[in-house]
Amino acid sequence: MLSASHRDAKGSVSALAAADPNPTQVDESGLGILDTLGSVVLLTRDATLFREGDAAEFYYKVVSGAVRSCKLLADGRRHITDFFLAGDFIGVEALNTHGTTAEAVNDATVVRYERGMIDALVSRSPRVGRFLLGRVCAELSEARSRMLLLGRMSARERLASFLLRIAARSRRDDRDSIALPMTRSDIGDHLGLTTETVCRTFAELKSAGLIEARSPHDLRVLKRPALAALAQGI
Amino acid sequence: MLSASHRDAKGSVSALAAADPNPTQVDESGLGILDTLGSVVLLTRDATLFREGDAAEFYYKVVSGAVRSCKLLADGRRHITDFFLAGDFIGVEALNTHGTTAEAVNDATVVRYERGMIDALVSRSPRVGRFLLGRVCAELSEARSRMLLLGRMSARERLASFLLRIAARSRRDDRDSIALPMTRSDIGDHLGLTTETVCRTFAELKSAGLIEARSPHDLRVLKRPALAALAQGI
DNA sequence: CGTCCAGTTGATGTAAATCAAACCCAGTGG
DNA sequence: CCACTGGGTTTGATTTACATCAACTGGACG
Repeated sequence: MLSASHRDAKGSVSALAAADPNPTQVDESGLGILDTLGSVVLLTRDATLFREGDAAEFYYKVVSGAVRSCKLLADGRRHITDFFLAGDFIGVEALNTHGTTAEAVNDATVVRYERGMIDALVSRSPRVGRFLLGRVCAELSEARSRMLLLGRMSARERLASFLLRIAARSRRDDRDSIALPMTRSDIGDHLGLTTETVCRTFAELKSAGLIEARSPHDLRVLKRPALAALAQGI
Repeated sequence: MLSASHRDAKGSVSALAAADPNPTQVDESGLGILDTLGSVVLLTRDATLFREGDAAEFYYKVVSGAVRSCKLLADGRRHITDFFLAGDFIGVEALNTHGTTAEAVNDATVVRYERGMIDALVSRSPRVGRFLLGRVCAELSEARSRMLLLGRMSARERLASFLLRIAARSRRDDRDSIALPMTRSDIGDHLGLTTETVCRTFAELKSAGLIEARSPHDLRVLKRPALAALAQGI
């Protein structure tokens, strides 16, 4: 079912867990135990992790690379509900089946955990349950902000929001440099725009001096306050 | 803080709970106890139940009437994240503060429950926790479908989706009759459209014979399959 | 009987979509 | 080493769905 290689490798999972960018959060939640329970999955670009409607058997956490989750319409129209970067959990919100399809944006590594084990943990520890509930609530809050964005914001505002969000999440030494692993079309499908509009809007932001681009996938924020104002629709 | 009257009235809450349209669901979840813990709040049209950023002190359940939850941009642009009808829970997803503002669409009655009590319940009973988690997950799934709608669907498709969703939720004897308590502007702010576009699109659906209207707030589905096809973007 | 507000319909404007054509690399292979 | 691909990106011309601006309707209510 998985269009990617995976192997059970407790040792290497622990190694990966040690490289987790924010281990404190995990420990706080009492999820440290997880590190001994996961198995590693290697994904190549565009590989499918799971499909909308699949039984939800696993939770996943991104170790490296990026994953997108999307929904499709019959005629191919696509919406990318979210991007997941290193450290993010995927599939926490699934009840019995997944409501979205998850695919690798680029070559990526994820760890997967048996849902059964997690659910057993939840039954015994309300603390773990609260952690999961917290995650889902945070995602819901995000989703609602994105609904406002999709329903009421201009292309410029959408792109500004997106850039700041990605910048905030992908921890880099330089706060103002932004790595964009996804394509223009992915960004468009996330923001409700076309590839062309995304390009043109990037061009506008550049010529307005708000950002600069070393390459299409490596940007820098030049005027953060102005960008933040745009992102809030001011 | 509440711009509405409320009173502690255990007796009348039980009465209201008895009138709950789907009592089985409540009992299943072990939340029957709630009926003895809530207090009734009477809301007049447009009254505010809570504001975005307010500390989340209560959960609410709609008994009669309708409530909308919305997010605002600095310049007044508004998005209505959802409508809540009789039987729906409000505020379950809040962590510490509310992420949206909740207002009455029309004169409405809601019951409110102290969050502290519910949270205590959750700590003792994983079952109640799972019920809440399930609610939030369902809302997240809804939110994602709406993101697809807002990002990728035409006005006609959005309205068709909306009508079918409302029809499915507001239980009426007649499956095909739809009560719309909210204004055209509310609908527009929910679907990312203007009042005028909502009107025009209703007119299109009418002249295509998919729906008919006794009054602006009382519609009937005439061709459900066609409407459903539209709603799925076919 | 006027006032008000939600709803509707019409005329016009515009942001973004669509259609189309380069362009720019990173591979690949002669 | 250079030509050749092919996928992603960018820029240009045109179209369009929806927004905006504006006027009119019709029921509710004092």
